[in-house]
Amino acid sequence: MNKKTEPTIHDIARELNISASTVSRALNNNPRISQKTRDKIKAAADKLGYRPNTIASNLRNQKSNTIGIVVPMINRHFFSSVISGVEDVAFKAGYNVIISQSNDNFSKESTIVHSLFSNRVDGLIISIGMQTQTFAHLELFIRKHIPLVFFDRVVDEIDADKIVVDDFGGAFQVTQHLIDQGCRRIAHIAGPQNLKIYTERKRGYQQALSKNGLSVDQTLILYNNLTAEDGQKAIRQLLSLPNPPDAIFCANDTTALSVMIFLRDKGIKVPEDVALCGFSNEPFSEFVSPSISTIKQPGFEMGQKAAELLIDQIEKKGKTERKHQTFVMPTELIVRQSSSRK
Amino acid sequence: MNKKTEPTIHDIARELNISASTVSRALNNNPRISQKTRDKIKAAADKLGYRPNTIASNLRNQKSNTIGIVVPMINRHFFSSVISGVEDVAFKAGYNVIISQSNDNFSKESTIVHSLFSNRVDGLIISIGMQTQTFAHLELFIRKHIPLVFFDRVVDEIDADKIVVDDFGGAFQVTQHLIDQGCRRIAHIAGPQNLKIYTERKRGYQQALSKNGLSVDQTLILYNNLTAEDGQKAIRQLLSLPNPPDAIFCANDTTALSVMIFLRDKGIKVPEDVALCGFSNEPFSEFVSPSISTIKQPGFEMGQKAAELLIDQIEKKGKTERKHQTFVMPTELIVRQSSSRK
DNA sequence: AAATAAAATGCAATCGATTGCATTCTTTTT
DNA sequence: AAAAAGAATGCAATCGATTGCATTTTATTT
Repeated sequence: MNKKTEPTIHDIARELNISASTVSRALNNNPRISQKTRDKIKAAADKLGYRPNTIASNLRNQKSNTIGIVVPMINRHFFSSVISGVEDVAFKAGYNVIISQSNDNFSKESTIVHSLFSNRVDGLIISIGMQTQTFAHLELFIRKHIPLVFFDRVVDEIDADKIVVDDFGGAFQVTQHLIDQGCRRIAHIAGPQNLKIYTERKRGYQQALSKNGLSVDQTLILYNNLTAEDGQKAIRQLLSLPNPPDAIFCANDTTALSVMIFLRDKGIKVPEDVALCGFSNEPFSEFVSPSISTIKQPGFEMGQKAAELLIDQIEKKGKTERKHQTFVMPTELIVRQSSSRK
Repeated sequence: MNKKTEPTIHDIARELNISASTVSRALNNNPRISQKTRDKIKAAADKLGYRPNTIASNLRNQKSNTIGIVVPMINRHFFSSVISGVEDVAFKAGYNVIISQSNDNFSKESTIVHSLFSNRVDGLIISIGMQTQTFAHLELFIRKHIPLVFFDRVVDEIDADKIVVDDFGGAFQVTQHLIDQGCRRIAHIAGPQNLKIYTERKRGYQQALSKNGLSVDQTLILYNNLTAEDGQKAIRQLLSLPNPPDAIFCANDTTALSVMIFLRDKGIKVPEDVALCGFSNEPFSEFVSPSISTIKQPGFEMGQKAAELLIDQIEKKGKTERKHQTFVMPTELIVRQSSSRK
């Protein structure tokens, strides 16, 4: 029998022959309780090893002081950076963070979101999975007026705060940079076009070409899921063209890396024969040789911003129902060896 | 006025003119309630958009179905892999995961641990921070018989389940491998010796040398915090020795990388002039050139194992108070270019 | 010292789900 | 048809903290 239950405010009350209400107020520094009593109560609380039961408090207050975050994969640099940023802000504001990963599986995502609702999280931060095409699970939050913030992979159909990076601008910059380096036939390995981030990146690429008077050659745009294998297949195909490209802009770093390795193995010089850029600034892109030019996405800062927005909504709830906004985080072009021809 | 409160079992009860107890039992598939009534109740629950309030349930059941995990930094590949593994197992078992990062700050770690206790987590998984030297915050969990599992950076002084990698074995293997490649003066860049993982790695290194009849030269062992800068400083010092090493075993990959870059810039050939190995198998180690030989630590699997152990303890609680164990996860030597001389 | 004002504390309901025990309703037995 | 057995459901307390309102205690005024 080791499970004597935890001390509660009632135990403290009994110890001091006072009421539980007084104990509760004292521990919350309610001025209605005299300083003397407060001190006495706090001393007794310490003595008994009292720790407030947050669950009871949450139930009574209809607030969990918890925010949920759902990402496709915890174990990916960009996402873990975002989570880290969220935790940073949440901790300082007194919130717990429950994490879950959808593994890009719609059914798991839906289960998670419902479970978080049942846990009465005060708000939710989410980047949706690749498969996610319907949004009933998220509309639940909207309907119940529970703050919701999307980041990175956002949902156009739902009106909520959103935090995205400037995919268009980043892609434009990268492409312009390749053009500035003298490249004229620039290929693009693009991601799935049901995700906005990838359509935006493609759009930026195309616009940069047009603006510089270069034509957009559809045979130079390949679509896939941006895995390492996809990269290999794509580069093979590009090299087999009658008129192969002199530069490749990959929609992520993983693909850029696999392309780079393929070229290296084939003895094709990067950047002299083919210049190369990625997107996301994965940690490895700095260290490979040649190092890969890419676009830096401020993951940690996005997480911070998402948490700030969310907590702001939570704490202003009901007061000013402010308009939902979309925040575009700036991207930064990082020029490295893989695209430096001059 | 948008905050009509969520429907509860009482609302369902009222709707159907039955008691809340029956509703509760029906929703939990208690056989005491007839199938007919159960169906009726579930239909009504759906109709009202009822979602159980986990907080209320947790309070009553004295169980939160939540486990806490504390790591120094979420945003590090090894740790995010562990977290991912924990989430994977926890989700399947119906547990939520609250994450926090200590930032290697003792005071934050202590606050977090207390807060998790107040949230009545059913168990805690933790890798302690570098600064952590006292353990009162953790003894709280022991004293209250709340399951606790350490991983990676464990605390010898506390009796609990622990999951570590075979640091000794991994280091031994790496060193043996370097010897097999013909290296004879093998240096070691070692980490802070208050952390067991680093003393073990050093021990493995030394033992391998001894076993092969090589002497342990203390001038070839340098101690620091294993940052990239530390690596630079260390390699400079090693190269300035009258009799510099022909191989370097770094206690982590970050250091190995910075050493490698330094050597590359100096035109010193890896592995021909100096062979190099790291530890941890950070994602970049595969892609750099030359790629870095290292020891793979199964982060995801460690997380899974930690969660399994913890949940096992939680659910067996009170029944068989089983002995605490330390699990040593196998490491794997990954031989890459940086150490392949033959 | 009585009357009034002000300060301190207590009572009891509440948050929503669960459960031991009691009660009601059905079915079976004689 | 009455009695006994079995099935289905309900009552009310519980988990621990909070809070509007009521009550008690103390301080102030006349």
